[in-house]
Amino acid sequence: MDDHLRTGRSEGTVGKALDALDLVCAQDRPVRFSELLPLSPWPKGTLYRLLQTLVKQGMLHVEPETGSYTPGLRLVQLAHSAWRKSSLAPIARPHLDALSGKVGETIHLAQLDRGQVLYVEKRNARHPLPMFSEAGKVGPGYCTGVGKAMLAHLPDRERCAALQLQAFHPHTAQTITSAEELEIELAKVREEGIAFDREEHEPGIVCVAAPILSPTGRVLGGLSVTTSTARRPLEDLATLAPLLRETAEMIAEDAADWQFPG
Amino acid sequence: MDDHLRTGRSEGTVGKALDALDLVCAQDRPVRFSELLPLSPWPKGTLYRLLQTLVKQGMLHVEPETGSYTPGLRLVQLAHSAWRKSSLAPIARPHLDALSGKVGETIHLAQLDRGQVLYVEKRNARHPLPMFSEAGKVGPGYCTGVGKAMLAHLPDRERCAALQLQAFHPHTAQTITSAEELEIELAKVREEGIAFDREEHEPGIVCVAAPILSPTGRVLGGLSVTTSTARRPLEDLATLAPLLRETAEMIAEDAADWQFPG
DNA sequence: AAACGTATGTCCAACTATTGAAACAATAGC
DNA sequence: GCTATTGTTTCAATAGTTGGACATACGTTT
Repeated sequence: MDDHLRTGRSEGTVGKALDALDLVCAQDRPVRFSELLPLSPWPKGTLYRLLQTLVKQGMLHVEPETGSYTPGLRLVQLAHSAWRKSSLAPIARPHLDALSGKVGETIHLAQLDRGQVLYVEKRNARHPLPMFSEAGKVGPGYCTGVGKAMLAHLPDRERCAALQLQAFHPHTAQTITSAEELEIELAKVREEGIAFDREEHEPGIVCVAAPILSPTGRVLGGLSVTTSTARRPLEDLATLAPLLRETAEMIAEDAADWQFPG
Repeated sequence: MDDHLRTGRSEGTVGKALDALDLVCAQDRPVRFSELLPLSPWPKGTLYRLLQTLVKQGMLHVEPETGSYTPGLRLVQLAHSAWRKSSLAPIARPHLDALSGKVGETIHLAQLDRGQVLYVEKRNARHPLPMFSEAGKVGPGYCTGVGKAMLAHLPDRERCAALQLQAFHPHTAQTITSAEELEIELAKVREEGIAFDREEHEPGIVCVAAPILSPTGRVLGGLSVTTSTARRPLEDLATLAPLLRETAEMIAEDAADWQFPG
């Protein structure tokens, strides 16, 4: 849970303002100034001004009656643009639907953000109408299927940098807890072209994951099918590997076409 | 088209950085530094540093091979949070589906952002699977149905401020082109509880719109049904008013429950 | 009703980051 | 190989930021 803390003190005013924005957005309800203050690393005056700036800029909104802060509409506007242009979600949607229909298990589409896994799209096992709002969570890279699938295919320099950012917290007995061990695992993942989460993040939860690679070999994202050992043993899940790889490739192709429509 | 220009020069570094972010996001493809420079009000060095800061912060991303800028994943992450918590879209979804089924015309859900209309959700007349990505556009407030519906119910002070921000560009012969005329129109809208767009924005396009008001009377958003005069005369569309108002009320109720789930 | 506490907003001199013209480096084009 | 274009760095002048201390608003207690 405490895996994906932000880098700490950001340099410059812009960095601070964005951290303050993160702080407000990380809360899952409107928050008052006094609630934010102890959560922030800044003195009162500074936080006050930061929030005021963000409000003036439309990135935050204050409920007039309660004085609580929520994300602003300018952010919502940027949201659409960012989601449409920088996430694989809109491209992958039809492929996820198809895959979902075939496997009937929970599916995740993720992208790598500074060593962490950002889930950009999800299909639940049951519900046929999954929504944007279900995605958006961030998870650890070192102990999830998609995380390992993506990390494995990063160029050496970037992979090294990404491994530095891992928390290596032992969530379960299976969790990989050092960069060295992880490198060995990643080599295997690279070789097989598929990654497994063998209850490394949550007990009883397993998954198969494939990387989504651009034609030039760049990591675009990751795709995974998750289930519980109670429902399906890992060996069974492993049989989905070819289908997963195939879907990942189709998404990659569509992504390549997509980049320059003009 | 040139209706919704941002305020111009924003004060402070944060303001500039956010404007730069807007600038990149406004482009509908990855953009190079040299393309952005003429679009920005800043000298080369400044823009360069702003972009670099945003990249370092994860709000922007540079394609390694082309050096083009796109929205970054940190923004995508904030996006989810903002969309889920500050837009009516997730709450309104089921109601829009229901309304869409009943009327079979294009439906818009919008919110007011500094006098402008931000479309946060949309249902097309034909396609049964409308997506998040179709929303996110910004339109003028003074000559759209949702715009007038929302403006009409703003408290005096805010309404005045909002009217100052209107461009009053005469898109068609029907467009209202002054704050005075608009105030008269808004009074009528307030009285009737419904607003019409009588080809004020685009020739041949008409719509009925209802405001979405909180229990305390605050403007939360607007809801509209749009069609073309070729398909349906305005009088016919007007018969949908009760249904629209009803849907708007249901959304408002759900929104009220939503605010504090804890 | 006055005194208190808490939450929020404001001020300003010391301090730092930001600015942008101009010089420099790296590419792409010819 | 030379020139034009695009991208990157530098540095003194400038402008914005900092945060402790002070002020105000509001609800609560004595």
